Amino acid sequence: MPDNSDLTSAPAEPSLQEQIAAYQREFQDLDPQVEQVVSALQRVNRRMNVAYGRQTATLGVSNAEWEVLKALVLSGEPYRLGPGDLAKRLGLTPAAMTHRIDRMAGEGLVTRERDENNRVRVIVELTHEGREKWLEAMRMASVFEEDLLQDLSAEERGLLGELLARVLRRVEEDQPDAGGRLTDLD
Amino acid sequence: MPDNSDLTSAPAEPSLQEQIAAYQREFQDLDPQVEQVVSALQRVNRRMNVAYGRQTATLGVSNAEWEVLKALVLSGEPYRLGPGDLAKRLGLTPAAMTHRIDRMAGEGLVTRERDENNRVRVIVELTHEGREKWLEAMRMASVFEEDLLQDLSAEERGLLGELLARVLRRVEEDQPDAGGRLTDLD
DNA sequence: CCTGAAGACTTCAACAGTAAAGTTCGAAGC
DNA sequence: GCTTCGAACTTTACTGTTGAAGTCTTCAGG
Repeated sequence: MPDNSDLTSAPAEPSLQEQIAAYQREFQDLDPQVEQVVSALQRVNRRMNVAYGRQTATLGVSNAEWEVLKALVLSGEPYRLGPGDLAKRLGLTPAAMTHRIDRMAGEGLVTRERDENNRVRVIVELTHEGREKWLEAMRMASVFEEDLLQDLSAEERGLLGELLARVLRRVEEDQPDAGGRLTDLD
Repeated sequence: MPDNSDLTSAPAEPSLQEQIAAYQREFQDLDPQVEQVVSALQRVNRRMNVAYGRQTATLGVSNAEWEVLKALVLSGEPYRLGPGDLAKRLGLTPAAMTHRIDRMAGEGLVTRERDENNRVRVIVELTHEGREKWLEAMRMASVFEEDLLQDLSAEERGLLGELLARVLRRVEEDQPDAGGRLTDLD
């Protein structure tokens, strides 16, 4: 008669409040206000990434590919960047960019050609199809993002954006080098 | 005479304001307030992950391993969870957990044993060394987190935490299943 | 010119993650 | 009590990323 009454019982994800309480229990020197900001930030970001992944998947574009499209579009006309730049902006190694561009060029989302003025350089350029894919993804993302903030008034949204921008300014001037790999993390 | 005056000139990372302006330029149907919240959130989160990675690396613990330690500690005494639970909490597949636990058991951070009451189950338990590593990492992380919010008053911190918690509540009840892989993304 | 140094990308080997198939044990029915 | 089903973990094959080494081009001197 298997009993396992308490060792195998509570699997579910803890709520934010439970998580903060657990931190307090296990590590006393912790400001609960700070921890609430950090934990909530991480959890919201994680949910966003999951949602983006589901949406882009319906377009036949991976999340990784969407990132490349985004960087190219945001660079503005003529939607060209080098592999090195792209790698820096996405926070991954040049080697990884080489392979990503291979795939995306094969799918017709970008083109890759050598710069004729400087044959060491390579130019990655967004195709029309790539731009269309990005626009479709953005349409879906903007709906999701609007929904995300639905419980906040316009004033609260502005306040939240301003507070986050101030935090960002702090951390960006503390360690100005954007570089640094990141693998996962919630 | 190589010229390349404008094609190879501007590589640097755009600022938050520049990024939002680029979004407006490329995609008109976008609420700049919403986009500021989303973009700032993503960028802060990314910087945090890079910072955590650097800190844990100095302890000889990878970011991925730190995540496992965190889940075990927050589960409370006796610091035991199954691979399946861990996988769910960290948002990765059971197969990945098997390998992570292999490594971490080899390093003495956790132990792995079969549950004698139900031999299908496996119990992963934090070792004393694992708990010490987590505490060291937390000491460093709490200093960083405190610094992150240094420009905000206590009142502003509370407000930020509350607004984020409300956003989190919204997204968690919208899609209640925490599951969902995530690979990278900024 | 020719050589050396530096830059930009690519290639290679090792490693971490996913998806799907495989294994083992426990529980329910006949 | 034998069989079947399902749960929990592991194994296998493959994809994607890293870090280091390699290639090719440009630039600066001798």
